[in-house]
Amino acid sequence: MEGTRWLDERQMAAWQGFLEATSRVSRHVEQQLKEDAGLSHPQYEVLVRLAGAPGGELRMTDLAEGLFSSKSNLTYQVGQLEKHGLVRRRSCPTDVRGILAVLTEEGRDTLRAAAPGHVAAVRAALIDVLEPDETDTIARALGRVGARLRPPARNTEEAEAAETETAEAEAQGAGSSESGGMSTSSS
Amino acid sequence: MEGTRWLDERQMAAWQGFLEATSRVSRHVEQQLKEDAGLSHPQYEVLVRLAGAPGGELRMTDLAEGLFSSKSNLTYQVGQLEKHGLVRRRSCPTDVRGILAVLTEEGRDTLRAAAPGHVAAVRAALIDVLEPDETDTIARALGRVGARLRPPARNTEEAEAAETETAEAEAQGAGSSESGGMSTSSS
DNA sequence: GCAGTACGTTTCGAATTTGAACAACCGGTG
DNA sequence: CACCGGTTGTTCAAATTCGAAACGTACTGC
Repeated sequence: MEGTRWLDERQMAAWQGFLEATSRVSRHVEQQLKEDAGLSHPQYEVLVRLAGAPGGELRMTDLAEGLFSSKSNLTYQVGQLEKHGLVRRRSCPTDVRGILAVLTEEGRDTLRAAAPGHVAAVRAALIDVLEPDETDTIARALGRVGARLRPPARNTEEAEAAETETAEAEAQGAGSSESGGMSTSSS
Repeated sequence: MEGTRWLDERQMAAWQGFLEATSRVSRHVEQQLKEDAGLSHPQYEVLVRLAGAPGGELRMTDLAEGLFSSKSNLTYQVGQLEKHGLVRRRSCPTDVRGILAVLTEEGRDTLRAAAPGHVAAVRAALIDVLEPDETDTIARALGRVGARLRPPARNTEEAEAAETETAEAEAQGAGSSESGGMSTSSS
């Protein structure tokens, strides 16, 4: 079949730009985090999510959701964090199978110390390079792209209502306004 | 120092969207490629670059440039490709130190066979989800982001002229219009 | 020519990532 | 109570990744 719809020049540029930006930004951020705080990016994300959870603890499964890696990887990451004393494991009281990952004091401190440098790196690599309207477009467009590839997600009630417009991309960044969430709270 | 400039809501959404899109798109494309053609994405990129080069051969170093991975990784990837007979190594006639990676006939066939599915995956995951103006914005903005983080690049003469505006992002996508470059040439 | 430095590529060891297989456990059914 | 499908978290081996060190070779000045 000759019917393949190839990419035109603009689409090609978008794909290439996406690929390169992806690779370089990720590397930049990861490196800063490693050098400055001894954390990998996945590990940092785990800390952020724990810090944003009530009591600083979360079940492995809940932690895995929205954390873009496999289950076994999460086990590994939490294991590493535990080895460094930033996280502790506790069995879940209501479900013997469940394990709660708990943020330790040291973990909270580490996150607090790491956050400013991380935000600076994110700004330097991405945010401060974008014009305000570009920022909005990227948030909207890439939010849609990500949401569309999200695993089917067991229907938590009427999940049909909100389609692909916006709305969904927001449940993502919310909930972390304390230590490492990098939200607005400067002066 | 209290002076950390945190991210406001829109910037946060952009960063989160970027992260999620990055992760999911990359996984989607990689999986399609692996299942459909038995190639990893880096390997596919190597093939594309070789196919776009005169004679289907390129020096390792030239191959490494713009291929967003470390040198040692490139050695590994080419090694894998060679093991499968898609690429052959040949020592460079003008510089004994240099090694040329040469695309074999089988490699060319494999690429030709893999390209349509790959383009389809890229479309499904990213391109077809974007409005035309979003596509342009992303190409421009992310192109700038990527270019800015590009390693200093040894000054190839007057490399000062073109700053960070546009211009640079274009030398990236060009040069691959044959087999797997997915450029416009349908009917 | 000959030291000294820069370049091109690979090798090495360690860290990370993944998918598949596993063991224990929930909830509901008969 | 024993069974069954689905969940939860871990373990295992294999593949991939990286950075640093190792090598052999090219250029440079003397």
